[in-house]
Amino acid sequence: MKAEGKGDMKREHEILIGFLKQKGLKQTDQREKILDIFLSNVKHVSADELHATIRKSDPRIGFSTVYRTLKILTECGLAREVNFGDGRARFERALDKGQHGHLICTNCGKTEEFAIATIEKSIKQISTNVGFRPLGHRLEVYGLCKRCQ
Amino acid sequence: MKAEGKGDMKREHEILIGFLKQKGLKQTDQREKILDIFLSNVKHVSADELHATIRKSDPRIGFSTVYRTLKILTECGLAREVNFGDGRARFERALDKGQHGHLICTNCGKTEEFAIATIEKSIKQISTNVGFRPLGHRLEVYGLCKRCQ
DNA sequence: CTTATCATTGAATATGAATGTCAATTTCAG
DNA sequence: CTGAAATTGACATTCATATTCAATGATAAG
Repeated sequence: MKAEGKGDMKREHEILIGFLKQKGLKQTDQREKILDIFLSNVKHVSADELHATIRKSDPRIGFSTVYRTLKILTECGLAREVNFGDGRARFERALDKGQHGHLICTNCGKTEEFAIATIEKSIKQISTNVGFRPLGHRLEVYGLCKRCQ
Repeated sequence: MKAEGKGDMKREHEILIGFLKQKGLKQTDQREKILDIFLSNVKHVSADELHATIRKSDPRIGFSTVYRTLKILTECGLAREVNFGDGRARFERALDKGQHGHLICTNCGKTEEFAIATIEKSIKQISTNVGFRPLGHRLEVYGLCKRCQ
């Protein structure tokens, strides 16, 4: 389970700490640990799944804390919420990850990411045309992956 | 509350009836009535909201029936499920409506639609490149509408 | 260091949408 | 008509999400 960019994880921690300070919130071991494990996870995790993983290294961390911390991470731009139509929120790393869409196989559930530089441009243009200021977007494509066709 | 395309609503009914027959399901007054009211509704409705509206003209129709019928309408291509991040599924008319994205104001909740012909083209191309067969997609842009900026 | 203050934690509980159950009813083919 | 099979609607269940609260922990001021 190799973590991508693990050598640079300090930066994420600084962002979290800065955010907490700025908001008058407190820096706790739990929050740091949750961020660590979230970052070392490659897949899109739900709060539940992340909690299960964290339990293995520290069984004393409760679900609520994981749940609440994921919200904080989303607020400070370290995580991004995505939705694959399976009825639960999933979170993916947001920092240093270009905007992208998801290809979701409705048969086997496999997901794949794809870059959307051009699409993003269109979105900006269209939005500006109608006076809307876009702050984020979600593009999910449902269909059949190569194997399931 | 003017319904768009009300004069042509027979076509939708034929589609529903055809679908039911083909699947060995039965044609009922409730299903027809739910389709009628769904079509005459301009906004994106949740199952709950649609049920509330229907109750006014026929209080004997239950929530379960509305809920299940919305699923049927989605299956036969008359409705499309959309998600505005408010934690409940919403449904919009699908027939005779080109694919489009949604601009969702995160402040006031107002939603606006926009055409995505170009974006759709990109999606098809990208998908084909990786061997994925796209069957549908959802594009939601979050931001601030003109008034909320 | 000590203390006072206020946020955090985690277990339990509440909420609310989505879905399942089932007896009574309705549809529809024969 | 009649019987088999689907539908209905009230209710119950499930499940993710959100909240509550007493105990604990973090932080700033003295």
